[in-house]
Amino acid sequence: MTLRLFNTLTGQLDALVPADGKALRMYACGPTVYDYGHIGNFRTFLQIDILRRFLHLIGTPVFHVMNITDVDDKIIRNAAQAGLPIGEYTARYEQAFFEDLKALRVEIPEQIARATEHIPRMVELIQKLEAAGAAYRTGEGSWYFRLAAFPEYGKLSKKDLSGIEDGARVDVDEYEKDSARDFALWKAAKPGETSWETPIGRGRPGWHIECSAMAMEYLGESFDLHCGGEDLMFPHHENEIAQSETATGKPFARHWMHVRFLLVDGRKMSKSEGNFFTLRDLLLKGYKASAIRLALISVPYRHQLNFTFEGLADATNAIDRLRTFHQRLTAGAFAMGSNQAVQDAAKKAQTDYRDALANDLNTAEARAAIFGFVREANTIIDRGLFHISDRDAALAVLKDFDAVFDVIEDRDAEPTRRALEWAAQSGRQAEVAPALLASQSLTDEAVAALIGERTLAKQQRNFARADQIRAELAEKGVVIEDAKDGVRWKRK
RNA sequence: GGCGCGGUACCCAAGUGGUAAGGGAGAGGUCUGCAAAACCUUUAUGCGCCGGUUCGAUCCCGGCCCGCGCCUCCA
Repeated sequence: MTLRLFNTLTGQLDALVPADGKALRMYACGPTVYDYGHIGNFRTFLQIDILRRFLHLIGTPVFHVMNITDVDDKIIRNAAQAGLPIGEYTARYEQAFFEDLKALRVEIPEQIARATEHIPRMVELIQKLEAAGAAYRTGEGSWYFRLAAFPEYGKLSKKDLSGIEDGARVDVDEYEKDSARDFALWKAAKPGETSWETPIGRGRPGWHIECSAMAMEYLGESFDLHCGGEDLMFPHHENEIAQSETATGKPFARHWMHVRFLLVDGRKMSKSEGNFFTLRDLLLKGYKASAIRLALISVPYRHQLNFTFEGLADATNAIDRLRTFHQRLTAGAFAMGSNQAVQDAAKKAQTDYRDALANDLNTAEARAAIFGFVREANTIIDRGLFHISDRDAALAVLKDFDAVFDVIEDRDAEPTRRALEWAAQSGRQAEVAPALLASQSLTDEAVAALIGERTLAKQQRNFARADQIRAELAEKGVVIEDAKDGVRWKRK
């Protein structure tokens, strides 16, 4: 099975297969670590996670490189405001970023590449460009890429810049450039700013050069796939292509994937709109990490996702449905044998599921295949026609689902606990939802004890007491269900 | 202005030239001490509007309306 993925470069679905026949070599633009990640950032990283997990599901090994931009204008500005060296400043947010990825169950790429650790490679690349006549140095020591040196410029974003006159619609830069569209490769040192002494002068890298240098360092001059948010298509990726292909004379990435931005309540998320949320904001409101994950991956990556709290609640309930089904499978006692109807339905669900994902990562359709199976299986269980071997088949379906979606296995307690710890450390207790605090007040052991007491009360037909305990638990966010095979409970 | 995307039931959201997946929510029912869960029934003769092509269009073409994104180192 091969994944057919939309390729921005060709404008069509192309088969995504490793050029070397072994591992798929991919580069993903990572975060600029100057603040906590927001849900928009994570939608992109989650969709890339879906991609790599699906590749693994169909047996394609992946070598995935992600950069960390740990030096740029915003970082320099914010670190100065915080009175910290940029290394200390970025380390804090880089750590937070990885904690957040872990909470969202995003797999960590095989290779993490920090810009500040690859300065020599960037310098070499700039020197190469200079030798090719595509880079020039300005009076105060900055370096620019000469756009005129790359006639194919615009091929990714389908922009025709030939008609754009210098100076029109382009910010006035503090540095003099030959042409307004020429972009910075290297920025001359300014007093008080972090800089590196190098053969091309003292300064710091421009933004685009780090990705070219690091992608080539770990993946070679040509590689399979480059991904990022849609905003990066232009100018970032366009510039990467220009400088990389000019330097090597070879195609850079063969395949480009861009994840669309999400909207919040129908508008672009922004701090000034008041609809800006970090992952931590949501965890402190009491939403589970798994629900956030599901909400952010259920709409296919090429479609705008409108993020709402209602959607988050929907996702929470959808996960409950899957988890209840899973519990039902594992806890239930089934007779020996198998039911052909279940076996067939399971096979079909798995096929439909994989086909949907293979078709440009259609997560919505893939999800539907799984949920459709869940209902079929539940119906058969209700009729008492579900057998031991059917359980294996059903669990295999859920396993495939979780190999990519990863929301059924409940590992939500840890991210929530960490978020609460973080809130306490950073003085944000006021942001913690009261219901979340209440639900934290009962340990698993305390819940078990109360459930034991309730079971006893029920046996004595003391339903008043039993209901009282149930209400007490409900207040603390614990929901119980009396099933045939025992009491199930979960935290809301 | 240039480039691009989208408008499908109460909400979210797939999809196909042949008659509308899935999730959530609501209502009724089965089951249950009661709940919950699960299941069943139910909620678009209809897929923004108007034309056209076609035996037939939500899906193709044209126009219009509305929303959104990029064109500013914001994922």
